[in-house]
Amino acid sequence: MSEIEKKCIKKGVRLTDQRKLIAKVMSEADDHPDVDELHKRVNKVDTKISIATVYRTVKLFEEANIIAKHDFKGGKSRYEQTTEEHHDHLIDINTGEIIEFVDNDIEKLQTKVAEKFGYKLVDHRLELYGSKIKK
Amino acid sequence: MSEIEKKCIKKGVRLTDQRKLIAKVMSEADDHPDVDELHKRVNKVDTKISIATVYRTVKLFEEANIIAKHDFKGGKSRYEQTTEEHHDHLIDINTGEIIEFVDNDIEKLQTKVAEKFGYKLVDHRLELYGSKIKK
DNA sequence: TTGTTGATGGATATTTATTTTCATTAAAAC
DNA sequence: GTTTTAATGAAAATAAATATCCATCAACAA
Repeated sequence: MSEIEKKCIKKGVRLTDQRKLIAKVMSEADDHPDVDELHKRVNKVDTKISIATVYRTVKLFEEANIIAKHDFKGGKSRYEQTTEEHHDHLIDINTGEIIEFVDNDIEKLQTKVAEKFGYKLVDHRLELYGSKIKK
Repeated sequence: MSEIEKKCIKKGVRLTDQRKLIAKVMSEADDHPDVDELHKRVNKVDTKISIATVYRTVKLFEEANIIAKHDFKGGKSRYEQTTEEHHDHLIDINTGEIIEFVDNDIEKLQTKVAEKFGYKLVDHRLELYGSKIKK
């Protein structure tokens, strides 16, 4: 049983074959697919799953905090399984590939900046866009 | 003559009354209005200016690097006059108000993170979302 | 297993920002 | 000034992602 499927049970989210499959595909993904890509992947296993169901499921999972939605530059929302620890993203501007990273120094500095202006940091978005350095 | 108007002349952008007014309003803005807000402001001076013209002008100015476009969380694009120096944004989640800031330590760390993964940092997006701390 | 509630597929609709059409008008070139 | 070229207003068109309709079907509790 996939990680996401377990979370669904824990949260009382009704499990259908379609949802189980979407859960499985998302659990196995080590990247950040958009809805279209997700639809393609589940269709490789079950061709009957409609894009509408993928949209519905993705929204459902997101509202249950099971997956996270990201709006990077360039259109469509991309998803990943919710992680225990926070992380930010480095996006390859050529391939769209994403590397996750954490930099505690940056994190601390962000809080400090907010405080400096009299704000409590509630959320942030840090995205690095780069291109691969050839060796 | 507004700052933006001067830039238009320098870049050979044709100046009409509408563009001059939009330039003026953007130059005087110390916030980050969206197209709708911009339209409202110019309409206070000239009610005949259409939303289409505002869209066209904003796009024109952006392509000429005269103003900068930001896609913060929550829908519509917001604009500000292009600044010489880079800065990031702290957004008040309650009011939408925006504070600009620069933190050189964060900047440096970002470059270092990218390099660590074999990337050249081309662009980045750092947005802090916070709520005001009451005194 | 059966009934109730909710999910699905497929197509269609919506949303909302942005763009374009077209007839008219104004800017800049001559 | 006259011509040429591009900008404007108003409305309609687009675009693209996402949401919904409805008839059918499946999950799961009793």
